[in-house]
Amino acid sequence: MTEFSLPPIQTTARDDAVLKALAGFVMREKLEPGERLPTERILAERLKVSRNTVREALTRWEGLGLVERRQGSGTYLKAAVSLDMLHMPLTLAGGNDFTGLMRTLEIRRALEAEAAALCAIRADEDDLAEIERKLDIMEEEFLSRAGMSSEEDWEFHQAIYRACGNPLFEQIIAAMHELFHRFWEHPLGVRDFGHASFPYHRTMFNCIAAHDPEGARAEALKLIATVEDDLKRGAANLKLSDRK
Amino acid sequence: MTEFSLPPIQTTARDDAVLKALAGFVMREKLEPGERLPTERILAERLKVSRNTVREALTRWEGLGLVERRQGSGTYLKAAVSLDMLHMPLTLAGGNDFTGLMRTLEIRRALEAEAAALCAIRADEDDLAEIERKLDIMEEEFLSRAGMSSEEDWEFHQAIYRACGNPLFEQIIAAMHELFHRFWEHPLGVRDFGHASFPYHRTMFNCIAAHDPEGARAEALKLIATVEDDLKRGAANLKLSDRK
DNA sequence: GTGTAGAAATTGGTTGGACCATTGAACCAC
DNA sequence: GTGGTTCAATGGTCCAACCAATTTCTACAC
Repeated sequence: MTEFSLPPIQTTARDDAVLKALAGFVMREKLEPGERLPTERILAERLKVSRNTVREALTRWEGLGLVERRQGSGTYLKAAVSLDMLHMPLTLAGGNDFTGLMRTLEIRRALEAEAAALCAIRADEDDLAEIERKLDIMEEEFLSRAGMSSEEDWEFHQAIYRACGNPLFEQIIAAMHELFHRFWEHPLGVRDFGHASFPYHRTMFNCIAAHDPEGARAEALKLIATVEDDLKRGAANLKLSDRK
Repeated sequence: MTEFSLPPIQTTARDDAVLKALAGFVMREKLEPGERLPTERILAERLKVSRNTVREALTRWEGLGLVERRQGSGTYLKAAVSLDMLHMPLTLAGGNDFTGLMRTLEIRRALEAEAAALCAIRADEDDLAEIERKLDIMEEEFLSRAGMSSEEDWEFHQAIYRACGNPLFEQIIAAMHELFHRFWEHPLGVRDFGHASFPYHRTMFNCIAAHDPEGARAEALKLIATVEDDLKRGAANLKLSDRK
């Protein structure tokens, strides 16, 4: 057979066109997350399509987490929208809770280590100051409440991702973080979860501040390793309690 | 059409309930990717909801890539579906230039190395055979056409992600791959792009087959490094041609 | 004036029915 | 067999209502 390429033609693509028009509108109006966009009825009228078509398009955006609908109130932008976005829904199927948690951690281990190394290379003085500020807050919280505060801990890590010079790290790890916490409905009966990871936050920062990428990578790996250990401990507890 | 049972829906939050009922149906009937599911009209009738509601639910699944609709033909399952799936939409915005390409490569460097290492630990005989098969095809293509074939190359890498035991790797790296190729409209004037990466495919596979995770990681890093070099070379060319 | 309960308007959610566009299979002429 | 034609099935779009949650306005009591 002769090889030749013919891209499939696209005749009807109403709702896609609606989404593109909407994305253009959002950009023109400089709508930011939290703002309300026009009602479905108005959109249907302006775009000369039926309200049903508008709804199907908005349903797609809602599924992607770009938009939130509140009955009786309106449709609100949930994230920045631009025309050149790539949407890639991650689906993590099956397995028990423990497996899912470990899988998100495997991704995070790879990215966290790389982000820390890149950060050690690229962070400037301002970045370092911001990271250390978040670290101080976290440590204070830890010492005063005698336990890890996942909120302040997450702030610290995010500061690193932002300083590493590649916004993709923050976006992907944030997705992993959310996936992790969605699995995290049953705390697996682990007390002092994350406790062991505490000291590595400071050592990792020290390596970053010293512009030592390999050291930062090593400390990041140790940090994640303690979390994985906690998780395994929890899984073991769970199996034990299942037995009785 | 096979006989099936679907209980009617009960309260509000219809389309969510529709999806749950549909997921249950797919599991009961053991539908596999590629198979056709009932028509919208039949689903509406069985579930005692309007066809529009069924359509909104299916639109959500379509947005998640779980299902594909073909007008005049039907709605087909595109991926395995189970009740305990978690979906995490990942939307990536990129600058479409050299910087964007390098950013996708930074993510890929981190994940590719980790996936190779995990694969070296976990791959069984069948996985290894499949990977080597893809590798042979790629090498043959390379030698016969005297150049990298991005299609066969990608197949090889995907086989590794699948064998690493964590489906998130394949999904996230696929997103990076798509982002990369969306920027890749102008090949930056680099001839023999990817040529230098060729030998490392075999060496990486050898490490995986020998269950040597750190070796596999090292070879993966070398492989990505050659691609990054090609890219930098291309960027330099581009700047040069801009000058004149 | 102030506060609050209730009515009215607004807005997303759902329904049912209609028609269009595409597909695929059965059928037919050649 | 090849190439049309017909026709039923199916997803895509549209319309005009009505439902349910929310917000806004208004009238009334104090």
